[in-house]
Amino acid sequence: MPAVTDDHLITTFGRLAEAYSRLEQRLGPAMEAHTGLPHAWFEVLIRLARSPEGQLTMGALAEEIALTTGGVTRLVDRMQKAGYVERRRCPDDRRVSYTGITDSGREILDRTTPEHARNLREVFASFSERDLAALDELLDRIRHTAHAAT
Amino acid sequence: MPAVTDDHLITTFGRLAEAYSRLEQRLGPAMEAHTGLPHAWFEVLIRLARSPEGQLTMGALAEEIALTTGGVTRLVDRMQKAGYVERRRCPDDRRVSYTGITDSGREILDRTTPEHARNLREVFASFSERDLAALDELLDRIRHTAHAAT
DNA sequence: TCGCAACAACTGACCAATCAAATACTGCCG
DNA sequence: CGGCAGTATTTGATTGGTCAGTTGTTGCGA
Repeated sequence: MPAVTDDHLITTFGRLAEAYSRLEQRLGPAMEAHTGLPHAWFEVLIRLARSPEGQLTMGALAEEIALTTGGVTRLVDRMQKAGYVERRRCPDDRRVSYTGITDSGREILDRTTPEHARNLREVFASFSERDLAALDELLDRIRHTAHAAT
Repeated sequence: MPAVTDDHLITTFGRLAEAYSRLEQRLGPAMEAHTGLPHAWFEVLIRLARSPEGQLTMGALAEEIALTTGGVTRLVDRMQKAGYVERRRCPDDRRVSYTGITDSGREILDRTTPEHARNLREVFASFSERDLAALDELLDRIRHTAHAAT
């Protein structure tokens, strides 16, 4: 007679939360100790670096890192003060503001990435290529089905 | 010539973060709308309900839900004020304080769980039993390897 | 072309977490 | 036995986020 609290998916969700925050707890401090870059900032920089022109609108950035636009405004403020990003105006639409990565941003990103990748490889050492591919695929499906919000 | 920013695991980590926060964004508000229970409270209650005597020490609870003990103290304060949990003293060690689920806590948990499970099933509708088993196994491995902190 | 609804970014008020230090207690070692 | 290092929890100060509402801009429909 399983209690209602035994639903398997609830546990799966709990596992997802735990896997994520343990990873964050393990890798975040390491990154910050290494180059002084908070992990959240790294996530912003890598997304900017991967975008055309090295820039993204505030809204798009908010979408990518799963923050509200208000949160992104403040995050970008701080990173701008540190010199890693700059705001660029959009010539076509004066409402939108781009956040672009600066040279200094690319520089610290390049300096941080190898160590971060090394740490990740250490955590995922026991995972085969097949495991990783399966994980990517499953996470991607969650990402998409969960995103189709009302 | 892949840039250093192309490391695959970095993307996987990003996917994990995104999958988690999208799920949270999708399910959290739904739960709160349904019974007024914030998702974080639900996570506390379900863990207490699953523990022997329906209780856990502050430290153990912090460990389970990946918060600092300071954070847990305040979270439990709020939940206690709402009547869902109570503090119980430990007879053997006066430093430790148990958080125990109350009848009111069990009641709202039971009232919240079916809807939450239903929503989860909706998100995971396209996942086969095999998919879910694989996901569980992979997440569990991350959870464990990431946990072995220095 | 004017008016207005929709939209992007930003801001003030607030909230919940963190960090570090304090408090309270335990149990071991000399 | 007495002191002290270690442990569990709480607390004060701070940070980084959300929410709701504002500002400035766009583009569409009458």
